[in-house]
Amino acid sequence: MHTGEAMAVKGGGDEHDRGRDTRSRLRELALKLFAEQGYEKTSLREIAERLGVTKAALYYYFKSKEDIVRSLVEDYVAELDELIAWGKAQPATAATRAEIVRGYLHIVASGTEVFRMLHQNQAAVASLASAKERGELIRERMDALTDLLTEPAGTLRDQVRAASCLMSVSYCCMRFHDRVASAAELEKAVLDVALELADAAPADAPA
Amino acid sequence: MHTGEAMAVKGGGDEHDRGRDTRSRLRELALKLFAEQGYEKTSLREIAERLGVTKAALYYYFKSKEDIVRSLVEDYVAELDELIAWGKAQPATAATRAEIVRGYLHIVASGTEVFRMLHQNQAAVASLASAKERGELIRERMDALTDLLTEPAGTLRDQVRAASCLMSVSYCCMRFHDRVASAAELEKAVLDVALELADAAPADAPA
DNA sequence: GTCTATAGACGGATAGAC
DNA sequence: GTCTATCCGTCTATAGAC
Repeated sequence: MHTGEAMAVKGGGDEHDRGRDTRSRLRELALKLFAEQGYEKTSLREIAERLGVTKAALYYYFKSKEDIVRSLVEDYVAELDELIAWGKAQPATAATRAEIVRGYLHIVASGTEVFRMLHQNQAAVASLASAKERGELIRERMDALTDLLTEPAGTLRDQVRAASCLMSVSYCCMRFHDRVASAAELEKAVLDVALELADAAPADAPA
Repeated sequence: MHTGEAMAVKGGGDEHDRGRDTRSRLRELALKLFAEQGYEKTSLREIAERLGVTKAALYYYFKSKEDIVRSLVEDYVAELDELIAWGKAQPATAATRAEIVRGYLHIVASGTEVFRMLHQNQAAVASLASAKERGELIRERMDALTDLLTEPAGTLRDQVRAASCLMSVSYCCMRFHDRVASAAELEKAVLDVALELADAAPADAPA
């Protein structure tokens, strides 16, 4: 599914498995710490220590701290871009919108930990050079997807529904990820709610 | 509405107004920078410079950088706690849930910039000492409110709806705050969508 | 209330040996 | 591939004069 950089994040595993190659362990641990403690609070010294190597060793694999994040995120950004490109080429029907929601859910669900990191470090990640070059990574993509979920002549309420729909997907995937028995069950519940929001029922304001 | 610490964040105003007292200007500028650039990326040096004073002067007003955040946030946390306490004392009816959503919207809308800061710096703020003492500030409150919006025997789908409802309110208030003509119009649209999610229509899954 | 000066720690990053 | 050693910048915070 991914091009090779990304891998599943092992659940309970810690950093004492010297067996695997350093690069994988480094990526895995960095992702975990960035998501848990924050990007700026996590120093390369801490990563190196817990990995059982020195800081200098990290620079053999990544040219900078920021480069680690880039490596963690790039595949998912590419998937979002694919989805957006596909959506733009489709007719703006309810069926297309549903398919976009499903696609977005699929992407988020396959990279929960990465999206958790992005969500918890928005300010820090946004001010990364690679983020600025490539268009703020997340924000622009969310805007594009929101547009695709909104009818051309959409009202503010429709835009709110569309934005809520996407936010609901990413937020709930992260929030309930560790509180639920089966991932499939969660995805189904999230999809249900998101599709409701995306379908934008004509005009029956209940308030 | 607030106890005196909080004040409205002036819109376009910058930092060149030496007229007002330093403490207010400090709080205002810090909030702006924390929200825009992130808590960790914003140094006291930068705040002091743009304020036209020295770093040392800041320590006359706040005993630490973290203390500035505490001062910015505490009133809103108190309001959330009030809402939660009120909700727990009410019968678990649909009317109560609607009132909780309205209350939450009101709190968020009255402190958009503060919530934007919290949202953009979740990892950084969560690892603050004051956050750990007082129970992670936001996360626990969101959990409590989600519970109040969910029937005791709620399904996962109901929990997802409740979580989406709250997230939708805070996220959309922030996201559309500067893209909309009137704040009242935005609040109405957000409330519409949120109430739909909170009412948790019985069982008509559209998928 | 605000300043100058500085302590003291920690951060990312690099050079060069092995 | 990994290490030792080190550079240099920045940060929070404090002491003490005015």
